[in-house]
Amino acid sequence: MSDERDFLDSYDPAAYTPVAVTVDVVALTIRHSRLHVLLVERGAHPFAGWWALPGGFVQQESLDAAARRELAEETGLRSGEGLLDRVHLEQLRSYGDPGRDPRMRVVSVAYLAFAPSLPDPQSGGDASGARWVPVDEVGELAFDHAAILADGLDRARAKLEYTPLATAFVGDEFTIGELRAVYAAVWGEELHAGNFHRKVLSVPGFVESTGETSTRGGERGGPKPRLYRAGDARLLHPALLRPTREDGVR
Amino acid sequence: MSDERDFLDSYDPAAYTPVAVTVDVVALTIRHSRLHVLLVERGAHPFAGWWALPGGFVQQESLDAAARRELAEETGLRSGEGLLDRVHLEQLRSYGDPGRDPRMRVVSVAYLAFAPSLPDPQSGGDASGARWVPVDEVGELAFDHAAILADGLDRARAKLEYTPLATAFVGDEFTIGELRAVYAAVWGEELHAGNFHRKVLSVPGFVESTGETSTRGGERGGPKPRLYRAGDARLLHPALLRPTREDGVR
DNA sequence: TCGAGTTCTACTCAGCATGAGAATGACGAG
DNA sequence: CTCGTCATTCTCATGCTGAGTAGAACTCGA
Repeated sequence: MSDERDFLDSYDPAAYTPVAVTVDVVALTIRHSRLHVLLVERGAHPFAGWWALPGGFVQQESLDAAARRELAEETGLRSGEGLLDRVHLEQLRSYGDPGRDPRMRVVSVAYLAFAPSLPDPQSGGDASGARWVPVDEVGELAFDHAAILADGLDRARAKLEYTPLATAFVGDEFTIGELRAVYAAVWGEELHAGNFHRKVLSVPGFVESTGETSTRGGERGGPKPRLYRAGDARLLHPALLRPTREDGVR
Repeated sequence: MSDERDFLDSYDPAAYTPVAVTVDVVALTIRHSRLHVLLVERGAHPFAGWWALPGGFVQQESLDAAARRELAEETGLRSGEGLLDRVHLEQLRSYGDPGRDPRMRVVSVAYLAFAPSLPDPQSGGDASGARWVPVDEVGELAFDHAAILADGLDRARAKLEYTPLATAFVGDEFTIGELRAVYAAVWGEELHAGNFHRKVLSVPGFVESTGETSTRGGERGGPKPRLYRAGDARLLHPALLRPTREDGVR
């Protein structure tokens, strides 16, 4: 946009087609040590009966606000209750190929959300057919949502490397082991416990100690781990790099 | 988008407002060792006489195609001539706050372009008031374009760290010194020549030797440097990290 | 033609970060 | 009480980085 000239050019009736703008959300959480994504079942054409990412049309609000609204509607969570406010939400990218929606030209701004473990989305009224699905059990999705999900997973995996956003998947207070489980679930591989522990504590601002200790050891034994809170860093420096990422990402 | 239910919801006349979708391009290049951005002078309201990022309405084409078309129009370059095809183009992010354009609701998908040194944009017909401006001499811009430019610069600076995209700023064959000048221009600081040299040659797939040598030494002396081409890596591993980025990016 | 200043390339060396493995001790379940 | 699990700390070898140095090649102006 920007230029009135272009603005007028686009009024050429042959070139101008109505466009709709929507947001779609790739909402990720971790349940039972597995990465899950929030999906909704479509009730109407096109793709009736298919699973899709939650989303909807942008109203008179910012794009960020639209994404948060959709997330709230589909999870049944309400803002102000605390849980929804702890969800990290960031823009992923936009998708606008002609024909990606058979009804009309639709440009979708996709968002990526990291949520702590949330209840099943049954309570809310609008969240009829919403469900958390393990990402490795997601089948075909409506529209180009499979590609959007893939992009979201790529972004999520990359962001864990150089940001402290793994803390967005756990509660307010957490143990190093819980944090390591987040990395394991998102990256799909175990990390060396000792090295992870050293790294997390050595990166400035990643976590800060609460001084407290968990009231109980792990399910299967082990000492009572110490508790930490998210620190004030927004970037990890040095980054916490993925191990097996074969060097030849050519 | 995605849900017919939402689709119908949005037809609520109170909630529905027409939306326009545009692309804006943050096109960067390096001239005389300084980072430049392509700007156009607006001729009409709003912001008549202001400088702005090149951009325009999306037509019946993909978002990527729209961005490349706008770039071609404003630079006066034509596809197929070679130069335009060497430009790296990627989506930056989308901007859609209500009120960012006083005329109507406009959602803009911003793109980031890395171009080798290009001629001044005079030739093309549409590129009336287009100009390459050193990024540190850019004043106020129309709309929210200053914020878009800032985001683009952030992204560009970050991408040089972990991708070989610095090669998109130089010619097909280049010297390590030219590549180092790209980093210096984008990051705004000099790099240790010896360490840079060692690093570039040690990262697999960053550059490959042509076996040739430049026909001439530098302007101010020095031996004839060897020539290289871009390698086949898409990510640098390990990354080439910025030096002075103060550790406390909190 | 010569000398000064520049640049490319290669080395050295110390310090930091990492991967791997192991040791210690606390704790839960049966 | 015993066994297996897990948190936390260490050690050690290796790799990468920043900084400094050095030799040789080359341009330009005197």
